[in-house]
Amino acid sequence: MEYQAREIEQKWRQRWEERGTYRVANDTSKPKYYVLDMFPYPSGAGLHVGHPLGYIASDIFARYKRLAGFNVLHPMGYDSFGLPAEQYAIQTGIHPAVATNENIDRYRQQLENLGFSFDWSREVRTSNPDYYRWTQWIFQQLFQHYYDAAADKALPISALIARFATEGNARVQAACDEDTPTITAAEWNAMDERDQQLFLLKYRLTFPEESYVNWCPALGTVLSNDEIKDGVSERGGYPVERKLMAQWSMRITAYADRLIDGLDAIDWPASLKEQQRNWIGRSRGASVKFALANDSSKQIEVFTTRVDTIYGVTFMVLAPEHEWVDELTIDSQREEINDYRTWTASRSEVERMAEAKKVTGAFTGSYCINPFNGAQVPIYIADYVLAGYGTGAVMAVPSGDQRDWNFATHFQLPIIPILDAQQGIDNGADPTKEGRYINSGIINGMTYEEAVPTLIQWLEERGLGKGKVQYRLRNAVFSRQRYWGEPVPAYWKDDVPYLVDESELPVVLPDVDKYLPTETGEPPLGRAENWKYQGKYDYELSTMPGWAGSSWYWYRYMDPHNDQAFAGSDAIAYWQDVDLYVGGSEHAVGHLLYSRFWNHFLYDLGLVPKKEYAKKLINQGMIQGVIEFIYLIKPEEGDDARTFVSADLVANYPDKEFALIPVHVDFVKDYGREESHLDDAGIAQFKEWRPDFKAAQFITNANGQLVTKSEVGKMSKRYFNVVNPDDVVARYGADCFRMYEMFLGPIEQAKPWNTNSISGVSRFLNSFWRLFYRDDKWLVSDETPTKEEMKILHTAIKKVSDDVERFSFNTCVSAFMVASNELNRLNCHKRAVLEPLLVIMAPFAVHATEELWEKLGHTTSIHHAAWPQLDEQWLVEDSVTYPVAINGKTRATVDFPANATKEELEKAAPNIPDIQRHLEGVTIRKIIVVPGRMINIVVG
RNA sequence: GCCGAAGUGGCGGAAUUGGUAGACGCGCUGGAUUCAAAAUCCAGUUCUGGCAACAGAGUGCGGGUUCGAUUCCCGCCUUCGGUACCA
Repeated sequence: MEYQAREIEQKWRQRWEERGTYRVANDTSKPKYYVLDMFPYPSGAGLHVGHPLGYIASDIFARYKRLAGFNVLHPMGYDSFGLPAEQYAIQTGIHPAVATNENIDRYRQQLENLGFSFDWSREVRTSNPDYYRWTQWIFQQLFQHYYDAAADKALPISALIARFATEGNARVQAACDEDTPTITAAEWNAMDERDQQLFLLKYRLTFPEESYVNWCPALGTVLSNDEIKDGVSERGGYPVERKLMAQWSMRITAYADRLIDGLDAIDWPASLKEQQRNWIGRSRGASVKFALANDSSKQIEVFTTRVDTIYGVTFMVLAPEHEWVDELTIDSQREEINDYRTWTASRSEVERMAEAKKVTGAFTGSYCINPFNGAQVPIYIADYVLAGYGTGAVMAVPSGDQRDWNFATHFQLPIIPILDAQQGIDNGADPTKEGRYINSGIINGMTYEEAVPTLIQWLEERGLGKGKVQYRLRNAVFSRQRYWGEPVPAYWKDDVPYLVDESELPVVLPDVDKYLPTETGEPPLGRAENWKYQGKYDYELSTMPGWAGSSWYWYRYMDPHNDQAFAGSDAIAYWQDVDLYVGGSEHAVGHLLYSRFWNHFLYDLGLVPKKEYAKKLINQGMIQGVIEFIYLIKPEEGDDARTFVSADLVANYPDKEFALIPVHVDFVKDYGREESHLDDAGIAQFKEWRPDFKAAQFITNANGQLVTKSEVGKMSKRYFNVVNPDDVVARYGADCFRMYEMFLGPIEQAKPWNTNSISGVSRFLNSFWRLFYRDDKWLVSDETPTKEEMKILHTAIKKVSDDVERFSFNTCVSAFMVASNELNRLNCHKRAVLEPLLVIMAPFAVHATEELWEKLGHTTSIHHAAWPQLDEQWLVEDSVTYPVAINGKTRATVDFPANATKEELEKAAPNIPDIQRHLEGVTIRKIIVVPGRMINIVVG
């Protein structure tokens, strides 16, 4: 009997479901292990072959851990709120929940097709009210807490109120708005309810505020910074503008230090940690106040990371948007300054970035005073200084900063060297910290390490500055003017927000007649006529962003049906945290940062046991597609003729311009390779597919081929290169698909999809099957295996155990192939060898191994078996083949008894005939023996 | 520019602690089976020279450490990913 993938796989998937094979209990004597996949957004396009890569890897690991004796939680769910379903709803009028559920059904079917061991009884959907009830609940906890910097944790807002009432806020060290005034207890107590509430908003961890946001008119909503790529929306590529709006905001900046420091404790990819560090952008430095020359009561504050270079300051630069520019500009400079500001305001983000190298700016005509040496410092404006970072003003040190140097050179400003180790100041800035200071007043002769504290102390004593830590991270805007998201569980009274009572959660998303803003510009929820407490509450109308539901979902899997808490404390105490998290690196500064923030917060509340929720994280690489283009001669105006030219002939048409037309990869012979082309049949298919090119001419090469241009890129509908896993499974079976995706290479690596060598994996599975069956005959015997056969088995056990632990799944597949080939060569069909081999292969070939396991007479699933013990004795050789080298160059290989001592080997090696002839006339210096490895004879 | 990762046959890739470079698979070549094909099986396959035994070269480039380097160190080059006038 040949291996019948389709029937066997279907049979087992059905049985697993009937028998609840992959159900996981919350309490067991076994140690726990939690393997989590980033849950998908169920898009309308379904899965392509790239999506399951991470799921396959995590499934293999989860199954391995299960076999190794762990109680493994390996769940799956859906991040089911999101923009595409809403856009679709706007176009079609179909409720997003309906479209989303259809997409989920399709995803579920596609996932089932691949034989994953998910415990579907624990499935979660973020758009389910039973789920988002708890997203809303966490939001409310954030509202009711503030971040206490002294305690270094979130504390209840009630504690803050108590302090305000007794001592005011002067001694309160807490994360709060920058403009928070200092108040006394008397002032606090004198405030009315409304003013007190407004004041508390400056401290709450989530709060509404008027702020500049990224408004996307085409999408009708605000976007967070990580939802914008290259100045346009990540989804749809629409333009984005800055707009002042009242928005809910999350005080993630309160956790900036903990989010950076927490990275040290977790095993995540270095590049991903680095991205988060850069995104948070912690800079240690100092703020310094420069008094205005003509009004010493006014001071411009700057932030610098190099306060040690302060004696090299020769000018000051403000952002063009800086609020003091008007005031500082003297009459004779006003026209120039205004022209410059008009010009910078008119430039788009894209233009500004493209011309970043160009030096531009204007002089205000005013001066300020360097507090250290009293020098007059001219004040300029320039757009290389950003209004949104620091104070929007910088002290410029041309000898130490290249941008300042460029500016100084352009405007002929002085450049003062400040370190004796600085070199070539005439040709560019030298930002070194080496050497000792010169031209530097109180720090002359000091080193960097001595100078910085000296300067900061000097500043602090005079109230002219202080040591300061500056972050790039901004508070996260949390409102979206959309329909398909979690309603914010708050209402408004006298322009003050209050929480909907906890007992009334969830605030269920109401039905609306249209998914568009109202005529008055309110979000779609403004259309709702059936709010539960309409009339009683003036509901908040915005919804939460996509990242809200995904910021805590791993806890819900632990206890998915709990209606008393987001997860029961027993369940959380048992499962603790995620041991292995698998997903794409594109979430580095979005989901993976926000979820860490929420987790730190939940930790502060004592609700979860670990500061960091995911011990280890692996980024699976993207599987890319091959994009195939053909060359079309760009037609002249009014010319209806269309001509395609084979790619290798394009050079013959130097006077023509070409357009690249993507073609369906199915039409292309040898697609993805150098010789990819359309043959006659392919051209015919293309014509049928694109009737608008039915009458086109095709200029083929001498072989009658229309050569195509291949590129590696995204797998996407618009390039007609999407490969559906269902098609691959239908042809080769799920086991083959799973193993092939692993066999392609390391999971972290991006690689283009090709089916070039899937036949090899398929062949292997068939030959493996033939160890058990041949020509309908069951071959397995109870004979005692030979030593050689046991060695093959235990070599595989060792290799696969080691490799699975280090997530090297491609080499595991190779190890199976080696074992299978060798056993076939030896005609070994012995149960004692095949049974353990079956178990170590079970995480990979999940269906075939289960079938054979049953055929071997087992009544329980192979996926509940025990990982075989490695017995090293079988790996010990009678003899070892040593490479014998002379000066590192191998001259012979010789077998020695495995128990030969180092001395024996040293003595024997020079007397080997093949070695002897190389030793004539030279003297042996020494002989190096690494037992079990090699022998090297060093000659002089 | 800065940060991170990586450069190995015709291709995907292996080599875990410095110890026979190229496992495994694809492709290719030859053979068996077949009327023929598919499928399957066997042998070969880094490059150069040689019928061969064998010799030499070889892990992006140039140096270094070492008996021995894909692996460690120094300096370059290239590719990919991220990020950017962040003071």
